Amino acid sequence: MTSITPNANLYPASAMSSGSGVAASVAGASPTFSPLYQQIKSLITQSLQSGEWKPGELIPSEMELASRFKVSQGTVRKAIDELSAENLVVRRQGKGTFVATHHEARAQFRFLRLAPDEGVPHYPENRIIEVRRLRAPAEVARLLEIKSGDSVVFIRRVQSFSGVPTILDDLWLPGSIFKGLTAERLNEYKGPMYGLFETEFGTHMIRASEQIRAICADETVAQLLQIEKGTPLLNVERVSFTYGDKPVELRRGLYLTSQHHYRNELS
Amino acid sequence: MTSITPNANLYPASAMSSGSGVAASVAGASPTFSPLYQQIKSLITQSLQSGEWKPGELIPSEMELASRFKVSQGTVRKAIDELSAENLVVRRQGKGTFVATHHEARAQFRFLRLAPDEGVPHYPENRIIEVRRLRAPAEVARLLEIKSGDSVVFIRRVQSFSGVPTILDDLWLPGSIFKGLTAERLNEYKGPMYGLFETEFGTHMIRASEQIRAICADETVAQLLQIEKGTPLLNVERVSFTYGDKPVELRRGLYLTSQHHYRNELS
DNA sequence: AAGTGGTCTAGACCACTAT
DNA sequence: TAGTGGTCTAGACCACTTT
Repeated sequence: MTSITPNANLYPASAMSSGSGVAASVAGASPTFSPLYQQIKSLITQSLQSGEWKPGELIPSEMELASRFKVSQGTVRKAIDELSAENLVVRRQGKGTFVATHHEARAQFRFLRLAPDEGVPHYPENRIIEVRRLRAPAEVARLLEIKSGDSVVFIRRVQSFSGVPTILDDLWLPGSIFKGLTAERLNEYKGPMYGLFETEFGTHMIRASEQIRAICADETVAQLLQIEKGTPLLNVERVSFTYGDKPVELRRGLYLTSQHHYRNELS
Repeated sequence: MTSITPNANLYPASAMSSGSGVAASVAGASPTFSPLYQQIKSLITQSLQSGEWKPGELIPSEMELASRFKVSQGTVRKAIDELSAENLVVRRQGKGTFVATHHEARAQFRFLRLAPDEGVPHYPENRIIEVRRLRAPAEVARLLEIKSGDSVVFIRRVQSFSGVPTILDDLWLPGSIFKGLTAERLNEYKGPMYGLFETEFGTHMIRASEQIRAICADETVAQLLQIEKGTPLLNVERVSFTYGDKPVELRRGLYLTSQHHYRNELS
């Protein structure tokens, strides 16, 4: 460990519009080098995380941020470029840059990968089977990075396409975040559940990690999806993350794929 | 249709290092506006497609391309930024920019999404079951964008992890491209099949589109994977594309997911 | 020492949206 | 008309690799 401030050395005052820019002030906190635009990106992310700018809202213009952080517009631009590529913000020419929200057409199918074999994708109907509070089992706690036995909200629901039951979802949510979540509120709400999580609980999902397996429907599942016991199903285990890569949802989906498929682009 | 050259108007000579730049020459061919860096990107892609620079090779430096195309280095840079994000090229600081190749550690798992539930991912062993020439069935022809009845190469293989048969792949390849592909050559070759396709047949895969379903193993499949008939399997249908978004591979993989899972990042 | 990609700045103009 | 993001240029310096 050394006490020098690497960024101040790497990007001397002559290369900056001001001697007391972000690089110098941030460098002290982090002895490992990172480019200016990454530091700006990190600062903007912190503002998103803290709720300074909420989903759907307009963030300050590039010029404004540039002057706030004492860097050039190009540097702010590169930071926002990456945030935009990661779907944290959305740019609109002539209007400004907005915090990404799940209340938008473009976000609807980002986390819904099941598409009909024929016809255009559309959003399924929702039926809540049960909502329960329980103590987190070890495996659930591990994936949500909470303590075993902590309060979690358990949700079971069935999603249908054109009246055909197709998805059986089991969800586990940290009780500390999703206080007061009831079946009534879930049933009242139309549209993607992530929209409700965002608006009602201030928790915006930014990414998710899935593991997919093939299984056969057991008795219980078969009944809920109105299919034969033993029918092959996709078993999709998902962990979703909010700002700061904090896991805030564990979900196990069982997908009936006789009329639908899970779509994926490898690139 | 108008005969004006939009780019020449939008980006007059004063904004360019030369009056006879790319914008002017390309604009005539395409009446719809596109930014300079997109045109540069398209020109570079054409060179990749034509084989001027082959997978693994070094492409000209940014400065060199800038002077060739009569644009600034920053514009070339932005074009290469996108090509890099699309995995068409790979940048290496201090060395240069290289054409992406499947003969590389970082490319190995881009198209192999099956990972062990425990332990680190590794590459499976390969066993070719059969290689055959046949006339393309209608469905195969449609997806490969060739004529029904055209020659296709059919390959069946089994991939094993640590000796355990796990993947049964059926492949259909356009006969016009994959001339002289035999079981011997496939068996001799170690490593990912896309490496062989690239080196031996000059066909580099740049992206793929997959549809995933759950099915049950039938008699034939069960025997090949040494599992019980009726075992649930992932059915992964893939269409792979080379430069110019030309489909050149149709693949149906059956994945045994009792010890493995298909991993996917939603972002 | 020379060459490459990576970062940063400053300034110009274009395209789009709102007022 | 003003303000926003989008494009393009020119020049500087840094980090990394090779000669």
